[in-house]
Amino acid sequence: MPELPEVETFRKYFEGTSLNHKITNIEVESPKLVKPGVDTFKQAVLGLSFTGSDRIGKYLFPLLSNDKAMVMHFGLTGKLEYFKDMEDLPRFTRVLFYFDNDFKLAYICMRKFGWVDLTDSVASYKEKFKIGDDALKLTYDSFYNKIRKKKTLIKPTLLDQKITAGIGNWIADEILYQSKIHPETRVDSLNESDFKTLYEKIKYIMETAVKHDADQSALPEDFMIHNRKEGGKCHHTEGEIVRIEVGGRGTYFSPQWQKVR
DNA sequence: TTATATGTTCGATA
DNA sequence: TTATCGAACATATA
Repeated sequence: MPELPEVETFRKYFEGTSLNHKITNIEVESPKLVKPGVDTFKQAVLGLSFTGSDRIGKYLFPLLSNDKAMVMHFGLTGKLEYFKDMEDLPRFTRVLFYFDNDFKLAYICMRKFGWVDLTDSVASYKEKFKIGDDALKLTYDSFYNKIRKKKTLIKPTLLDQKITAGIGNWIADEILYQSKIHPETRVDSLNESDFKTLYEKIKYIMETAVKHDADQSALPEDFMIHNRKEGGKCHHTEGEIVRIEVGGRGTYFSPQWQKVR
């Protein structure tokens, strides 16, 4: 589920539910997902409360009342749920935060590719893990300077969180479709006009998806997402959508619309 | 049973 | 040293 637009909806949900309640207990179902180790994590967080949030790309930073921050990544299948009665405990809850108002916040992750961590500050975390600029805040100069010397294929490059943070698999396909660029095009064969188009489509698609709270069905009808399956209809040509594998990820595109060059 | 899934990380290689 | 690539991770669903 979670690319930038989904994580932004998680962030708003988190802010609307989980702030300013003292954290009284933490239960961990999957210790491997708690990066600092369960004991360290509990010791650092118990008794504090969440005071706000930040987000870079797919990374959510719940801010803590000691001015440090938690880090949450949702992998492929993560989400949050705030609830009261334990009979409503969501399936696949991996970490459970108990608040002093009797409500709980569940960190849910079916496929266990997500994790939680701690950091002294959002800025130092971004620096340490070389996370790129958030796609919504990206400037053209920053994008161009990071991508210009790459020799990789464009699709894996768009997915590289060190270049732009927040683009995931379907959005990368959408960006390339709307930019009319074949996913296997080498970055060093793109020209400046292509980079400009890519940058504009990144912004446009992210802003549009966030505006609709990541609800894909609400996206404009010329978005490929609605036909993103083998044999799906291309909005611009008579051709069909085809599935190939690029950089190990399933990749959907329209060969008639996105020609190889 | 096999293929697929909206993601990152690590180790080998060039 | 640095960039790139593919495998690995865990689990459900079609």
